[in-house]
Amino acid sequence: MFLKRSNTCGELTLDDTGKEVTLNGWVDTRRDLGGVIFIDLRDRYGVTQIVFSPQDDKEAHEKADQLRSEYVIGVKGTVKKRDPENVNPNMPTGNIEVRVTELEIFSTADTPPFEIKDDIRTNEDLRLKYRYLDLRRKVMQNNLMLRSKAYRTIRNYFHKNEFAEVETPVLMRSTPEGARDYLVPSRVNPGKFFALPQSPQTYKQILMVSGMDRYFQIVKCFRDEDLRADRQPEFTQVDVEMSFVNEEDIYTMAEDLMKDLFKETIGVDIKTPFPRMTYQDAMTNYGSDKPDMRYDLKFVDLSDIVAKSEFRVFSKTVEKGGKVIGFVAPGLGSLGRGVMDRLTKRVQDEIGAGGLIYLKNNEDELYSSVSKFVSEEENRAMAGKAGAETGDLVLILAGPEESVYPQLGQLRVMIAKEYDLIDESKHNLLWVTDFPLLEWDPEDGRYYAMHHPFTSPRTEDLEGMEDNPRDVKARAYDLVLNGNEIGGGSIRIHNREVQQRMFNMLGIEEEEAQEKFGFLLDAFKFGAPPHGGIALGLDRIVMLLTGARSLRDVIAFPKNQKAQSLMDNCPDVVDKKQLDELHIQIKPGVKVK
RNA sequence: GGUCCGGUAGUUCAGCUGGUUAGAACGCCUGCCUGUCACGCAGGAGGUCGUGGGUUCGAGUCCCAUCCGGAUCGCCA
Repeated sequence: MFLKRSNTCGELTLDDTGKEVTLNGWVDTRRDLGGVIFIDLRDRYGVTQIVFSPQDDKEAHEKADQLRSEYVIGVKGTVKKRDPENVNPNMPTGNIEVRVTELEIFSTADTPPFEIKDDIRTNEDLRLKYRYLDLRRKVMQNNLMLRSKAYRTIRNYFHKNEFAEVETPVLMRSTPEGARDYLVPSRVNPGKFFALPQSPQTYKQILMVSGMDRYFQIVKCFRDEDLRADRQPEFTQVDVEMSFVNEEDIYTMAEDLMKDLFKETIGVDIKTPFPRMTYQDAMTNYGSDKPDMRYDLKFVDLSDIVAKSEFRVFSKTVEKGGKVIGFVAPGLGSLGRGVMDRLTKRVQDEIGAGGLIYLKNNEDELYSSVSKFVSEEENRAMAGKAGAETGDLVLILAGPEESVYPQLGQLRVMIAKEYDLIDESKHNLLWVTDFPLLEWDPEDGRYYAMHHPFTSPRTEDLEGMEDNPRDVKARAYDLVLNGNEIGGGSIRIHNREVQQRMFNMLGIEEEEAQEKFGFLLDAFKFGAPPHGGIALGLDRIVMLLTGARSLRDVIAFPKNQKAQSLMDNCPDVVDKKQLDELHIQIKPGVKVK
């Protein structure tokens, strides 16, 4: 029998003084003073100092000489109150220590490729390859624990509100609209493929037709698209669908859930209901469909002022129906030429705007980066309309509406981050509503559903919506937290005729619709309740709650930017036999690296 | 697929306008040390400067190619 623990490394206090205890854990740090050896013993629950001294046990003290970082050990000993001068106020267990009388080494350990401490800045590849070591770090354990609490809070919330937790298939049919699917070949159905769900969208709608009334699931979803710090090929959604509801019901439900989540995980009380903003307002005022409202930097339309300007960039833009827009960066009027030149370059390189125009409204003068071309009068009018006060900087972009708003939106975020205009203590939740139903894709020459093809148009837009597809608004909504989209949903179409009209507008023929979504259309024939729902991005929410910089820091075993798992080295090639069984052949000429 | 940034010791980094034996910190190893908690002190090991080519008397440094990583745009209903 091994030295099995009586306590964890995080729980002993002065109340335990004098008790004989056994602890198990990893050697965190070792301080060998020759005559006495101190070890910080670590497990998930905390760190406890254990002491090896010849006075307590000569044999244990001698054996402790072998101990090195990350050895896994068991120790038996007595809890001792520390002398006042030896108390460590930085440790929860800093008032006590365990004087060891018996030591058992369960495992020795190679020197880790990186130090297991919280503030490492190790190359992420290495961390991912040795993920088990990375996950030993306190911050990572805290992240996973917070995530675990989030699961519990979510389940509690839904169960207490009579939602049914239902598992939907991971092997499903490939859906043509939307992101690329991960495909899974079927051995017993030669030449045929399953897809991994991008979301259980169709299943949850069918559950509504089944009369399940309220459904939720914490579910993995998969998208085969390029990755980002806030995007993983497999990610977790909190998927919800409700029958006989309208938008208000969904808002209230999600708000109450978020309230519980913030309270239970980080102890923060958030205010409900969340403010709402239409998509239109979000775009024209902040250049984003997920504006970060922890800071203002609201846009001002300056087009009318410079419509007749000598400066052709301005006048031409307005003439062609574009916009000249800007925002005031408070207090940044003193930025030097070099800084502004670098900013201009970043605007061109990173944001892709043609150039950046700026006004510095300083006490002695109004400096304009285009004073050669733009009259002083126009500059003054622009600064005035923008509301620039003394010491402020006005940043201006010109271009076609569809690009200049998002570009200025990116600049807005860039400026806020660069110059610390963000109050990190705030948690800003916001509903963005009234999304357009459709999006024109010039490449494919057709409309795509902005949300998905099952999203209901607004009732007031239904009549004659085919005549002005661009103006039709959807009953769709996004939930935004600090400038991050953490959820999105809609009231769905539950009427076959409306669904068919939707497919028509997307250029999907009846036959094609039947082939691809027939099961759902058929289901609607047999009595479908009005229904709607939302999907929340759990990874992103946990990332924001923990303050982690990357999704990878809140997922136990994430993929890197190439969608590979470095620890178990996948994806990888498979045996020819496996491929044969699946009736699959790698195309000649494909380079397998 | 495009653009930008990076690759030097186990790790994080420094290394100037090209110049002798490529450095620091942490980690690691050895020894000393009975109250440390970033223990301390003394000593030591550890490098194909991502790879290939070029320019040069001489390349970590300049040029070209290539590989790898990250950020970002496209993409992500």
